[in-house]
Amino acid sequence: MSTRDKIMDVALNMFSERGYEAVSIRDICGEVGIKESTLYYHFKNKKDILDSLIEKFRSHIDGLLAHVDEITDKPAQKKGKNVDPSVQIVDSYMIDSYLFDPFCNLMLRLMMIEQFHNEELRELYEKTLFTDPYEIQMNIYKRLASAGMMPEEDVEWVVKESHSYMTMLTFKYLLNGDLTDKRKKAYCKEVHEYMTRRFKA
Amino acid sequence: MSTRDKIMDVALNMFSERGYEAVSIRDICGEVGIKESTLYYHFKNKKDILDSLIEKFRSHIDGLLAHVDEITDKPAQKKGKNVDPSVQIVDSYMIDSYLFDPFCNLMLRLMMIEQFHNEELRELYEKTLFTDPYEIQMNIYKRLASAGMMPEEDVEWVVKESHSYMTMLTFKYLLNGDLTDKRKKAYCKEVHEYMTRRFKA
DNA sequence: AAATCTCTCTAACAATCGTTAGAGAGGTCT
DNA sequence: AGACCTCTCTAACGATTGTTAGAGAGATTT
Repeated sequence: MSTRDKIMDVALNMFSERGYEAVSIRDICGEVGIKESTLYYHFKNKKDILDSLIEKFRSHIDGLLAHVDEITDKPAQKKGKNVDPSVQIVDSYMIDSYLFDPFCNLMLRLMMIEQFHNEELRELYEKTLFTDPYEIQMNIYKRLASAGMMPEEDVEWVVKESHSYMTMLTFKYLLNGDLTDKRKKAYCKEVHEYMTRRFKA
Repeated sequence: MSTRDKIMDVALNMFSERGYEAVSIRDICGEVGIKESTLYYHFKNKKDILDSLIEKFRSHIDGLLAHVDEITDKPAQKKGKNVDPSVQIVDSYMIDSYLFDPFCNLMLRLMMIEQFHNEELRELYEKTLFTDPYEIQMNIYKRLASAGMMPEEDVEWVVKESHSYMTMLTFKYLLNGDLTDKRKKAYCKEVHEYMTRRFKA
């Protein structure tokens, strides 16, 4: 890993735990194992580290959304009595590549901390935790309705319900304390319970 | 308001927006209009301000919970076709005296920020945003089931659903950006929509 | 009147903050 | 060989950090 990447990695870990302002350049350099002036060769100032992290996150998210769009653009198909598998594909993909992904998870924590006094991060926070997931779920369930798997008028209500459930679980298990295997398992267990309960009715 | 109270008020406003470490003693003193040494007459150090805020919040919460227990200790009664009004009483009381209360709301924001590197605040955060509200809702719906207003086996599922909905709305509208009247209204509107949809079925 | 208590001030302390100038080592080009 | 580029270092800058000693003003108690 390049020095620049090491700096970003260490900085994100510290920023997401203690907040941007509370972490000093010397804290980061000490952990990376370089002198302060070396850091200033790679970044023009402290803010530049934060901006680079945000930029990296934005392009990461753009990639995820493009991939999800690819799946949900085709109309849903009925396979026997079962729901189209793309629902599960999207869900498990979003969990692996987004909520459980170490980089994304730490970025979400950073946004949670900084959103109260950084308007740019507030908008990104609202988009990635509330707006985008809601839209993704909306697209999925609209496809199911178009394929005749559920009544059109149920879509909004079902989406609001499942979206709120997922969001609550995210805050409770994935954005609370360290992201341990125990918390990941508890999250998966509750998601699974919710899914089986919802799709049996 | 006493100097001590003014310090705590200003400190909470700053801590909840920028985080504990990012706020300096001089920031607080400048806003209150005192010299740094005066602050140290009222608090033994910076940490003591935070501890005092936590202590104040704990006793505030204890008062709220005691009041809610008083209401939900008596068994629910059927008034014609309507649900026992204590459900609405508890809900609107919790909104006014907790989620919309300026002190509590700022404390929730502070806990959101500090939970990642302060174990005491992490536990308080989990308790006040997840554990306690879940238990309160559980008590309410168990009473309704005992009074024959809904099947016993539906209770857990209904509580999980409504609790997750309320929690998501809290994060989306009340712990996101400034607590403006606009956001409060949006919150109330969605709560009302959820309630009417739930209780019509 | 003297002593004590309550509260705020001036002034300073060592430590840490973000940032910079400039030197040097190692590799690649002309 | 000399010039240049990439990367890291030493050493320091002024500003800000949390905290403290000690004086003084005003009210209350002895």
